[in-house]
Amino acid sequence: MAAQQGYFNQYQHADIDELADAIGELLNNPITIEDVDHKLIAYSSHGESTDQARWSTIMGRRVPERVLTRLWKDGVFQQLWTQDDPVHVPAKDEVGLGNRVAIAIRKGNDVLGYIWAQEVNRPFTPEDDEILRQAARVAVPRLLERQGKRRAEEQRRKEFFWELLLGNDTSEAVLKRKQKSLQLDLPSPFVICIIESPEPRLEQFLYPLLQRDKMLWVTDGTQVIILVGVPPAAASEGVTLRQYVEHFLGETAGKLKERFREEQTIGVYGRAYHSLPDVARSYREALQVLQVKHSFPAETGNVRGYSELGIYRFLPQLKRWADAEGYENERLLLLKQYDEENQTNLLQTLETFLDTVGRVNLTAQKLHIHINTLSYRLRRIEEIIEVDLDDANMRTSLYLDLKMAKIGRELGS
Amino acid sequence: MAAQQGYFNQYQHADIDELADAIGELLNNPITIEDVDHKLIAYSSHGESTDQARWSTIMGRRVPERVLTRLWKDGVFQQLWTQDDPVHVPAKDEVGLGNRVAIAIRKGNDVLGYIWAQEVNRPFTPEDDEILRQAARVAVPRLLERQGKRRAEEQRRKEFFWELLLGNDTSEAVLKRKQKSLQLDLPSPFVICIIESPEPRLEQFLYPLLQRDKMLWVTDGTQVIILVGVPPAAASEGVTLRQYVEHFLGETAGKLKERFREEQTIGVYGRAYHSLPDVARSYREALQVLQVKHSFPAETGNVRGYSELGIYRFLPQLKRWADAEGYENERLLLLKQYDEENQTNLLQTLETFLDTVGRVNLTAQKLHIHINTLSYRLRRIEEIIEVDLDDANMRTSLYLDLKMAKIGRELGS
DNA sequence: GTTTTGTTTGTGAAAATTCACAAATGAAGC
DNA sequence: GCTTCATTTGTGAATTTTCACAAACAAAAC
Repeated sequence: MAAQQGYFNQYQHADIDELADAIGELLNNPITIEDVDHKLIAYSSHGESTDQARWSTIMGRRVPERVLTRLWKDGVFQQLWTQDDPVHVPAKDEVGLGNRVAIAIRKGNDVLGYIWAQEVNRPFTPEDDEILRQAARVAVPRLLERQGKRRAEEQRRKEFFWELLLGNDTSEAVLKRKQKSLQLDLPSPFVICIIESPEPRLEQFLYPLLQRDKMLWVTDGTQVIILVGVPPAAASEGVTLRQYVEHFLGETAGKLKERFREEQTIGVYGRAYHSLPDVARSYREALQVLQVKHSFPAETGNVRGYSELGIYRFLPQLKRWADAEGYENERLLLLKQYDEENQTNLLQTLETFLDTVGRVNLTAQKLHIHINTLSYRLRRIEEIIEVDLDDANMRTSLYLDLKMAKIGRELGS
Repeated sequence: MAAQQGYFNQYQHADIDELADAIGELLNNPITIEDVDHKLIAYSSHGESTDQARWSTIMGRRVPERVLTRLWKDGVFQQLWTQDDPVHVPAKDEVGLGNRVAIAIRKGNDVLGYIWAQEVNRPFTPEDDEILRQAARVAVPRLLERQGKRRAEEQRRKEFFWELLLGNDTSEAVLKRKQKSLQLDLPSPFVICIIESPEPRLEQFLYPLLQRDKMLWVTDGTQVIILVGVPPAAASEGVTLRQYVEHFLGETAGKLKERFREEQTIGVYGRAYHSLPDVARSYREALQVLQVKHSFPAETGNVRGYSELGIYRFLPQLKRWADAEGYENERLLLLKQYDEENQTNLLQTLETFLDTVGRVNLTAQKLHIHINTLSYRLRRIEEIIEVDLDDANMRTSLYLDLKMAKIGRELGS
């Protein structure tokens, strides 16, 4: 063990650039060290030929956006964040990336940065992995020191974000002052987005994505709460906030499913706002969506935004109100009773009809019955419950009472 | 004056039958005296020929139902109740009624009974009217005495009815005992019906109708509150309660309109129930209908029953919730804004479309536009507010939010 | 048993809806 | 001036809806 850890014994107190050179010499390949934001910290100076990606990184003092996007899509960062071992990345010529291996520099669960090695002068050997593991450990104090200030600031930002989310009646002026002192630019419009999952490694999994887009986010265990705006690049292409958020959530959900076979992850978001005090409002809306999706999983299956909730925005409340005054829709009771007494399906027929906004063809298909059967049933329904299905008011209230009745049934079963 | 009042000076303390004979002699025609329920009290004994109606009345000790119905329809009782002078009624052969004249016996605003005279032996003269006027005055003490007990009982019934209406948590057992002691038979099912009118003579006008059907009713000035059940005669013909109540209200509304040119009379009713404690519930429902009809006169124009309220049953409540949390439907705002910026009518188009349950033909007709124009507009609406109008949930919530927005506008203007 | 009743499915024709495509209009922007 | 764009209206064809009428069937009532 002591022998194996010996590669960098003499570099315990060395400069980070010296460490990069030392690794580079041991591997006989070019080395780059980045922090968690992919800003360049150090690089080995001996290497001759470097690929396009490395060149751009050094010149721009940061890994180019398109490279990051590609690596994110391929799940490289997910691997880096969830495993201690080096990750081997095959060449990606499209983004000018040759074969390379990377390892995360971590302290506990936090990732402080990455060490990248390129396969240029000689092929990687299994021994190189151990060298990188040791290098990552040795680099820790250097990165901690370097990032101390940055982390403290991030901490303050997160605290401020929580303050905004909980909306403690702080005046807008005070909030704006704080915002300025933290150099936090609020995208406008923005939404608050919540990703909830029982997966314990959720945060680690999302971390690189959140870091990549420099989003403001916090977590409270099962939920990751994110403030999302349209990045300038997407905005210039005319992408709306709703499209962006939907894409963002689709991306995460897809990734999560493919990695953890996790179906229980739910991404939701509130409405779009512009001002600081509305962060709390958008957050509350997102929470409400989450709650409704738990109560009506089938009905709100592909709903993620508060604006898409429709009647489910107020249905639970309305149901409580109706229950309190003992209201029951007589017509629906009558129809249910008729169904029971005559072994018919008029209630289901009505519901399907209303669900398809009165499209008889569709309704008949869904129910697997002849269209004339449907038209006969609809006539019977109108007769039995004395209702005119061509009356918008009646249709609407039947629809609502039907969906409300389902709440009771779901909770009751 | 003293001279004119002299006809019955000697009969001040006479028996009611003697009074009938005295009038009969003065007019030289047959006389019948009835109480307010049309029960026979007295009749002159000298007349020879009597018509079918009088004969039936005397034999049955009450005016036959079909005669009452006919007189009611012709507005005879309305006249009797609202004027002090005798009312001349032309012969109605269909119900066996010859020419006759009648006057109400009244004490203040209360009608105690009627005096009927038939034109048999000689034609009526103007003097006969004065004789009848005086006779009606003389008859008062006799009817008061006779009806004292009956009135007291009616008073107790009305007090009991108020108790039921206000629903003071009295147990059903106690209520049932009271009901039994008052010999009150509750129709089942029943509804509570309210007729409201600014017309001060409303009660007087309705009195004979209410009396005719022996309904339980009370009044509090502008409102007459009635407990309505289906009379046995109608029930045997298969008339439902709803049909009966609608007919009843239609009848009163029609009569009121024709007599007072009164358009502001509103008749409403709660839902149908069977048990005593539900009287209060049906009453509260009727009151709610009344309130809603004041808030949405246009939308609920031909709605009278609580079951027909549809969404308006809960729309005010929904609106209060929305206001409390500052909710506004973004899509509708967006559409309104678009309309203002481009001088279009998309909001109105959407509302008409939703009002006609998506019947494009009807919508186009209502808006006086070509059907293709409508289809273009609907496509634009879907684009602008990013909504799928084939989605029942979205349609419903747009419909509700539209109608809710109208509340604000109405109250604001 | 027969008859009645409620339900399902079929046929066919008129009316309504949906869709693509094109021409005309008028207002806004160049 | 011209062009562009949103809007309205027209034409025509495929599809859907509506409606009336009738046959088939099973369960309930006689």
